[in-house]
Amino acid sequence: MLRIGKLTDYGLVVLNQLALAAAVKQSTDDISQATGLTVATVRKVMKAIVDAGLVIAQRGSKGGYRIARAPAQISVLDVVQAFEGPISLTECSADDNQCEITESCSLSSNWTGINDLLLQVLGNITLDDIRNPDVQESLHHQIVDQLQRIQLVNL
Amino acid sequence: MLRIGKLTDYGLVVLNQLALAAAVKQSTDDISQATGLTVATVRKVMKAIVDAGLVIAQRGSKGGYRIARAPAQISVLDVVQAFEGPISLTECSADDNQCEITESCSLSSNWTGINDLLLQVLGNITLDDIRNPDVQESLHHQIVDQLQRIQLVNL
DNA sequence: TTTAATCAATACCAAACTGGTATCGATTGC
DNA sequence: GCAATCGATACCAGTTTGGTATTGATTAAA
Repeated sequence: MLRIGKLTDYGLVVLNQLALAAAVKQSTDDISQATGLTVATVRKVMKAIVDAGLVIAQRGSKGGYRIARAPAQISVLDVVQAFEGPISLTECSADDNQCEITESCSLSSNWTGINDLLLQVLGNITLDDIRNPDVQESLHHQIVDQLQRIQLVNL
Repeated sequence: MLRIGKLTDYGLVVLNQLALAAAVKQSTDDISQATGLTVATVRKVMKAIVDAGLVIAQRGSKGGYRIARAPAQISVLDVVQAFEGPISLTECSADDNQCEITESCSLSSNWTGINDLLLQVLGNITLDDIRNPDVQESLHHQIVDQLQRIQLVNL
């Protein structure tokens, strides 16, 4: 249904939690308690965002996690890609392009364009935007402004 | 991975085929041969777009399908929704909102905003835009123009 | 150096979804 | 009545997803 997975959503929740105390390290247990997610689920979430470089982990006693960059430097696209891999609305626009009906399907390039547009939108919304409720009003304007500046090559 | 199902893609291909000869009725076999899709798959595709009112079916001998509106009156959003139901990126933004961690998850409204933006984008790209390769150049401008006029309530 | 705390890697499972196909019934024109 | 055509449904295998558990590696500190 054109939806993103729950884990991606959890990822955003966790990053939000880490951003609340960017300086201190928070353990899996800390995050679990703060967010209401189970420990096991938190572990799974952490793997994705650590691998993506959005969070820095320290092992061992007194270890924990801390956010790798300022929330304004982390886009929703970063988070989505951390969990769902490279975004491609259709297989046509995926890297390993293998459409069997390509002759009759000259529409793939257009999907690619829509895909690019979506990337631009998600890439221009930062974790900071999404965290702060006060920013919601101006966020709309930000997005529209950004879109004006977009240079879509293949649309 | 935030992707649209193959059936949705097929739907666009089939609608394109129907638009090529908007006046004449085309049977399942006709469409199958023209698109390269199997008859069984075409049947499944037709059900969705007929139910959505995008295509008109006539049963019985000499029956067939014809497109219900001009291609310029059919948006990509229409097609996507015909196959994937109402679009909601997260369960938070779905109608039956039942997020278990709502207290710690104040982000839902923002997902809703992104969701709305996506709806606007897809709703403003028509089948006509996507069919005609010559329009691709101006399509980009169209979208940006449309986005400028968007009034996003909850973003 | 031992220990306890903590992250890392992997594996597992059930449920849901997806793509693809088949079957039988209902309509309609000739 | 018959042949052509759409409609509804059901089925199945493969994949994905959400959720959980297990075992191993690392580190700080006693």
